[in-house]
Amino acid sequence: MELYTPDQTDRDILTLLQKDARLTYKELAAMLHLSKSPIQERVKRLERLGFISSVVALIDPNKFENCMISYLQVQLTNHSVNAFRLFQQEVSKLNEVLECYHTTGGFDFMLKVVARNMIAYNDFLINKFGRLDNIGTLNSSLVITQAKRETALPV
Amino acid sequence: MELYTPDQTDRDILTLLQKDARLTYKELAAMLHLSKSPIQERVKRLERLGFISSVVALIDPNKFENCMISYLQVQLTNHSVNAFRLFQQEVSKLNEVLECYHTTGGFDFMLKVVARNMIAYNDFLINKFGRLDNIGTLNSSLVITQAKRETALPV
DNA sequence: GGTTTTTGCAGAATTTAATTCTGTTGATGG
DNA sequence: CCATCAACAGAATTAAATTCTGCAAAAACC
Repeated sequence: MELYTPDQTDRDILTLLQKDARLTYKELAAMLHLSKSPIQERVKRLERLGFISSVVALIDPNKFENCMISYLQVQLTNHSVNAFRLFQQEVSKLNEVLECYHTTGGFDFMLKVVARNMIAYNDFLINKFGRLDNIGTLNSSLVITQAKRETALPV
Repeated sequence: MELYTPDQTDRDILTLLQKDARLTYKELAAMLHLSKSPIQERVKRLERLGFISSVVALIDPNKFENCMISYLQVQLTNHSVNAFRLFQQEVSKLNEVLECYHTTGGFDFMLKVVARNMIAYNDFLINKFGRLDNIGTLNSSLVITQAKRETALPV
């Protein structure tokens, strides 16, 4: 179904739009030495084919008090295929979980979790996450500061 | 300097724009039962004051082969203030590093790293990251699959 | 090899959204 | 009680997105 391979121009567009999605076609065209038409066609194609999954506003968490981030590493007790799938399903329903990765290493999953404060985080761990089946070892790494925030993938 | 506290309408706007930054003022206005003017004024203010830090296109990494993600936990050997600052400075210059968090827990930092493949990742670890001063213990968690990807903070 | 089709590009015309401007209301403060 | 400011609404203007037409080069076909 998916047989389109972005060329260099497409990848240049993606690189620019990852930094600033409010660049106009005119601006993109000027930067890439093309006219508006091919730029728009390429952007629309990249959207239609799912290379661009969405356009979002990034919020600065530091502007809001009551916002803490934690990376939570999780080891399951049962490692069957079904157990893995069920865990991912259930954890995806939790609003506090921003990201969920199945990883190699000492733990099975790495979760990015957001909470208002430590009390809310504790409540999440005990009363929401803790109620899931199949949870073994946990390891929380609370974010103190963030030195870099880069959404752009090198495409 | 920063004495503005977003009200509920502002936070509603942020919630919506975090999901889809291409909503027009007209659409936002309809959703929030206002006219275009106050919506635009609020959005512009949220941008000006830094609550909205940027608007970006999100790319689906799965559409590209040759893209692996790793979470790299780092323990420093020297924990002085200057050593911390220097590490964050230097690591922020590395293109492979998407995010860098100073965290609590067994390690000092958690880095999100992107590479084309295992060879490139190894090259990054040995020849780029490994050349930094003050590196103690390392622990790589390679991302196998991603179950959830949520950019929106609950504001 | 010549013809047709497709693809990428350019530019103009149209539609739509963003921006700017003007005015109103209601709350705040001297 | 009047002046000031903030939030809102709506109209006018400007700018961008979209759509349409056409051209030229590459690819596919006979």
